[in-house]
Amino acid sequence: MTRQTAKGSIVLLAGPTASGKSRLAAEMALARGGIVINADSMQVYRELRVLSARPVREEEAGVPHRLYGHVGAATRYSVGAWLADIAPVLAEAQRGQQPVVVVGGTGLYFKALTEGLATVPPIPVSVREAAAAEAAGMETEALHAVLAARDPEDAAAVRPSDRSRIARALEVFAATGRSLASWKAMTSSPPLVLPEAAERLVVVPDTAELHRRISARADAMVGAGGVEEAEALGALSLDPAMPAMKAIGVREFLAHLSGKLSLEEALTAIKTETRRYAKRQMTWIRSQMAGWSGLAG
RNA sequence: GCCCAGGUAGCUCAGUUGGUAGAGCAUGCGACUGAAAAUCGCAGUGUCGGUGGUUCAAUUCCGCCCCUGGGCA
Repeated sequence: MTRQTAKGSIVLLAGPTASGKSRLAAEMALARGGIVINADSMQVYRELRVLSARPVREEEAGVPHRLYGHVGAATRYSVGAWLADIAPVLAEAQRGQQPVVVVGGTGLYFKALTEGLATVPPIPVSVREAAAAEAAGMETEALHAVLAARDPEDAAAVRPSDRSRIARALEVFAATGRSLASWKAMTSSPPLVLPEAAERLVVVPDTAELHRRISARADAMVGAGGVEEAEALGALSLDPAMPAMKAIGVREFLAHLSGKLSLEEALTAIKTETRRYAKRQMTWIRSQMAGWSGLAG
C-alpha cells in the first residue's frame, strides 16, 4: 500500500511532440497539488519559448513548472546537465511530499532518469574545441579510422558514418585518455527514479491527428512570434552546432529572414521536420518504453 | 496558328545505342548513454502523358492527339 502512495507521487509522462502532453501534465499536477518538471531538451532554453512550444502561462494552470527556460541558448546543455538539475528539484519535492509530474519528449532523458547514466568526466571546452578543429574538413570515415586507431572497441560501437557519436568518443578519449566503452563499463550513476516507483505513462496519438496538430501548431507559431524569436536567436551569433540552434524552426525561419525561403516554404519545412521528429520519438517509445502504459492521445 | 523544350516514383530530375527503369528528398521501419528537436542504418513504390504504327520485343524509334513552359505571329 505504501507502494501505491509512492507511485502516486511521481508520474513520468512521455509522448511525441504536439501530443498534448504538456497540458495533460499541468492538469495532473493541479489535481494532485504537485509540480511539473520539464524533460524536453529544447524547452530548457530561455530563448526558445515559441519554437520549442514551451507551455504558456494559461497552460501552466497555476501549477509550478520547473526546468523550463532555465538556461541560456549559449549553454551547451546535455542529458548529464539535466540529471544534475533535476536531482535537487526531485529531492526538494520529496522533502515537501509534493507530487511531481515529469513531462517531455526527450526519451534519452527519461532513460537516464530511470536507469542512470555512465559516469564520464566532463569534457573541458578546450578539449572539445581542439577536437572540433582537428575534425574540421575531415571526412567522417577518416575520423572513424582515427577512432579505430585509438580504440577498436569504441570504433566498433559506432557506424563509420555516425559523425556525432564518433566525435563524442574522440572527445572522451582526448579528455580522459580512456575509451568511452571503458567508462560505460564502469559504474553508472544510480537512477534518480526507480521505474517501479513511478507511474510511467506515454501519450500515443493517432498519426493523422498528430500530423494535423503539428501543422496547426507550426502555423500558429508565426502569429505567436516564432519568426522574431528565431531572429533574436540568430542575433546572438551562436555556433550553428550549438544544441539550441538545432531546434526545429530556427534554421528555417532564419532562412526565411535572409530571403532564402518564403514564409510558406519555411513552414512547410518546419512541418516536415516536426513530423519526422515525432516519428523518431515514436520509434524510441516503441522500443525503449515498452513497459510504459499507453494513453490514447 | 507556327516553332522550340518538356511530360518517368508523392516531389525534383537522371536514364534506357529498343530487352518493362534509378538518384536525392518525402514516406515507412529500425538503432540510440552528456549535441538526443542531435546523429545514423535499412526498405517500398512506377499503366516511363494518351493512342496508333514499325519490331520477336517500345518507356526508348515514327505518326497523331492531350497537357505544361518559353518564343514567334
